[in-house]
Amino acid sequence: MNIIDEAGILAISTRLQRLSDQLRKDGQLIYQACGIDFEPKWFPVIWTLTSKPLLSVVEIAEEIGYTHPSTISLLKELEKIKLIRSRKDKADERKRLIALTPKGRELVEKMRPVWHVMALSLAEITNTPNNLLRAVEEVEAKLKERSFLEGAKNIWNAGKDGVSL
Amino acid sequence: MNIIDEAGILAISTRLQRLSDQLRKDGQLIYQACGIDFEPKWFPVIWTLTSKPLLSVVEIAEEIGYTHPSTISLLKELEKIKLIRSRKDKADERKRLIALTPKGRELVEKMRPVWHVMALSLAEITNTPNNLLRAVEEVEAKLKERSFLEGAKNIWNAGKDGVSL
DNA sequence: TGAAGATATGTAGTCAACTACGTATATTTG
DNA sequence: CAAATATACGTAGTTGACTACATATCTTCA
Repeated sequence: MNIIDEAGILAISTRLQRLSDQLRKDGQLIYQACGIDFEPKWFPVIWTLTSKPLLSVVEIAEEIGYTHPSTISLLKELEKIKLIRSRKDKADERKRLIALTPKGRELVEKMRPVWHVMALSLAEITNTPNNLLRAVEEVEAKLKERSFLEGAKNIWNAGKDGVSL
Repeated sequence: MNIIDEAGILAISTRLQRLSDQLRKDGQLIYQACGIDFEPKWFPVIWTLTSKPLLSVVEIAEEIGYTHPSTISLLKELEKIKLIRSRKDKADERKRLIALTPKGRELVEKMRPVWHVMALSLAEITNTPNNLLRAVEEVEAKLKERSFLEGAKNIWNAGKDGVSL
């Protein structure tokens, strides 16, 4: 690995974030251009509720891979604009069950063609020798086995016997 | 593209961000474990100043690909802990020239072996059929040619003649 | 059966980037 | 050469995620 590659890989976190941001912002503009009042950050919640129509807060958080406080704040926004509704679970009063409203379901149908176009455009953009979506999936899978931290510790300890981290 | 793939690619921004965050946090832990008082977000600035020792604020921002306000706040932190210093450019009084302090240069030397281990670990993690760093580079290059927004507009207009976005 | 622990939700505050805007200095041009 | 424009830097406020902590309800088991 040369010095340039080293800088590249060490700054990978930064670059992932910038790329994410760039895509999210353009997503926002696309919704706007289509006259749709929707934000990219709402997509995971709405998409999840489309296939699983009645879920608790924590269940949604797990599905979309966010923490529950983040999820709560998304749900608040979505409830405010009446795309979702919620009610107490009578079987377990700790739970709040979330579902799309009719307005929410209508908007989903309106957005489907836009999502399709977005997906096509993203597929075209990420259709390169190394596929970004696959790469992310592969790295996520590897990190599940062993974190960056653990990997670094192993390498360190292999190199410097006796000086354990 | 099936419905699962569509969700995956539409949520790519979200996933990039989470992955970025995960790596950054582990990076932080690695510095800590090595007893080094350094944060991953400072890396691009410090790395840049290592190869280009005297730069203005905006020059650094351009090098690291951040906005200048973001860069200023990084520089403030770095100046506070005396890893960098700054002085007015006498030739152009609008500019503030930034350089590493001796303490900064010392820390860089101390960090080099840690960076090397991190780079090895990251290289191992991203060594999958689709290489993440390459994928990011390829997508960045494609976006430079044509943004996500432009691509989506083209696809939309190709499909719905006359209903231009 | 009641105390301890687990689970579900909520609130407050943090963080690391951003945009929008303002001021100071330099450069260009009519 | 003065006015307009461009450039450099700075501040204020926003955003979208997070962690830490608090409360309410449920479950388990001694």
